[in-house]
Amino acid sequence: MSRNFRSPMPPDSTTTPVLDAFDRAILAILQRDNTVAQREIARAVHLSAPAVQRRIRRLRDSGVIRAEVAVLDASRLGRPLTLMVEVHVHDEHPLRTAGLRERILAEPAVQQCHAITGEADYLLVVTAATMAEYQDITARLFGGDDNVRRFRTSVALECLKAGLGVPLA
Amino acid sequence: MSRNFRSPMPPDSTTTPVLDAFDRAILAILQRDNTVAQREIARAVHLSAPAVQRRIRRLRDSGVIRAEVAVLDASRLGRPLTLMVEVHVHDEHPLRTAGLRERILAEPAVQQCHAITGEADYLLVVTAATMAEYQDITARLFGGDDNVRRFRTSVALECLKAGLGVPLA
DNA sequence: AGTGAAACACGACTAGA
DNA sequence: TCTAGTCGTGTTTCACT
Repeated sequence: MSRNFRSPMPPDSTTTPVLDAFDRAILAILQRDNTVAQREIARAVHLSAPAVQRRIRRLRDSGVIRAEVAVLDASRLGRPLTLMVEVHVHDEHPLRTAGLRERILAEPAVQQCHAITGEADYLLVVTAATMAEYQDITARLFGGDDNVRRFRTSVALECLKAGLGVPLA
Repeated sequence: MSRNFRSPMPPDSTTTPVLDAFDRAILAILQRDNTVAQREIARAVHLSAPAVQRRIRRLRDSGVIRAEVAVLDASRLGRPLTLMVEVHVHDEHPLRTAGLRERILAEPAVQQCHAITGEADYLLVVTAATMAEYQDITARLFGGDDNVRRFRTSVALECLKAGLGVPLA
């Protein structure tokens, strides 16, 4: 056959599996509640249970489903504080930020971290039990790093919404 | 001493259930991966399977476990953009912000929203397929609201970390 | 806490598009 | 050839003692 070097498969790196309406319907259910039985999902999306199982498996293996987790109430676990931290660095070069990024990844109190455009370079979401603990965390993260120019903290007064759900129109 | 009008019961409103080390160990597992079988959890925390089951149920019912969900890869689902939005309002009074809050809650593209201290009043995390769609979203959220003074958008260049995990030291 | 019964998930197989 | 459906088995979970 005629294809001797590469496939015509286009869009992205890890082989695009093409999600159809069934997959999306399944994902919509699972990202809301992943405890619902496959049989029930099957009835909801009009498919047989094993078919649903196969699709879920595929979605897991292909990485569309990144994790299946329980979401806990931080304040009920002694961590009532959520802090938003804008970090400014002197030099955004990967080699100069490697240490910072490593510490951020290693710090469990950091829930989220994005490199962003605009004034600040990074935005973190941090949970803490007390302000004193938050100071310890920032000391660990930014303390001895002379590439960190400054960081600005906002305290979350109220959480209106907190999730990772993706719209699946 | 001398405070004779309230009970010594401290932390919060909905009856503090006191989580022991077993509960925390179970939660630590579930917030990492809630597909592990109860039997395996039982072995890991040195408890019987029915005991684990009972504890999980309690944690669910009491709201410590707020949700059990699949986390999806937004970029694999056609939403490669994450935006951070700082919203400034004229008046923070609940009555003046009620509409805004309602629209935020109703908008699936808004993953997270916190009321915060500092310069801005709200910080949102929004996902979008394209910048054009993001503009539509902001139009819906802020468009006709004369209490919204301004909003400042940062585009997420890279996601180093994204989760809702709570440290359970 | 341990045992039982029911439900569920998972694998091999068959059939159809 | 790939994908859905049916059946059978093992495991998990839930209710009961």
